[in-house]
Amino acid sequence: MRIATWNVNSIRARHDLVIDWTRRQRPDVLCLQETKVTDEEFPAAEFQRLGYSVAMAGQRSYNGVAILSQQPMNDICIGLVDDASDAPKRLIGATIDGVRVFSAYVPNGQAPDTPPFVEKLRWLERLRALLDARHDPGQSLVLCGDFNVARDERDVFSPERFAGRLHFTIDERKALELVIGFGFVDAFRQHHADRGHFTWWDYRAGAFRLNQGLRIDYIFLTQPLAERSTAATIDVDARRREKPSDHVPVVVEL
DNA sequence: ATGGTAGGATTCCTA
Repeated sequence: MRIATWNVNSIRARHDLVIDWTRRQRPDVLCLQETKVTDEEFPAAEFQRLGYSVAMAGQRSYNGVAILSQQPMNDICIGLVDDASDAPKRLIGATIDGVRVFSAYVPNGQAPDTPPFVEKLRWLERLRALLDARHDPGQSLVLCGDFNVARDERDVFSPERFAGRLHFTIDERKALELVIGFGFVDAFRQHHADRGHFTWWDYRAGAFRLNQGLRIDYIFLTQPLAERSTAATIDVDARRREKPSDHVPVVVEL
């Protein structure tokens, strides 16, 4: 089973790139973030023609998550526990062949110690609460997406320059570890221990050319699935294509 | 030295 996650930064702007990537890679499951379209505007029919079922939670202009699956999806669930009806669309879950899969888009947080930053920390705490309330670490669970937090020094291009900056503050890293502490294994780190593997590069200042990136997109697996994990990759080539997203796909083989 | 680019909204917000 091959599972991928990708923040596409608008499915409208990335339509051809994502369709082409899906045709070539044929993942069993593809989790998307920042689709930036309502469900009516999502190109569901095109993915269905490629053999995928579509579960989506979209909104106008911002956010938006989806799961595409070659196998049928059951128990589709949108949002956190006690989300307001107008809460940003940042989380969708579905059960696929006995595996519970989540596609998550964690709030960016804007800048340390602003109200959006506090919301980001709260959102991660509420994600842990959802896991505690509805799931068990002994279950087969995949939590993947854009977490907007780099875990440790290996995951930022310059730990010195990034100390205390958004995506790498102690508070954000603690909040992410709280989620992982539910009972997850970082699939990419099972197979790659060295520094300098990134999933996001700023569009500005030639960041990709200089490889000034961050690893902020993850696939987290509970132990039963971690034991089945044979490979994990970051598809950096997706950033070399025309009109790329600022994020690239992360893929795990189970 | 605090810039720069991109997407999607409408002369600004989010990332």
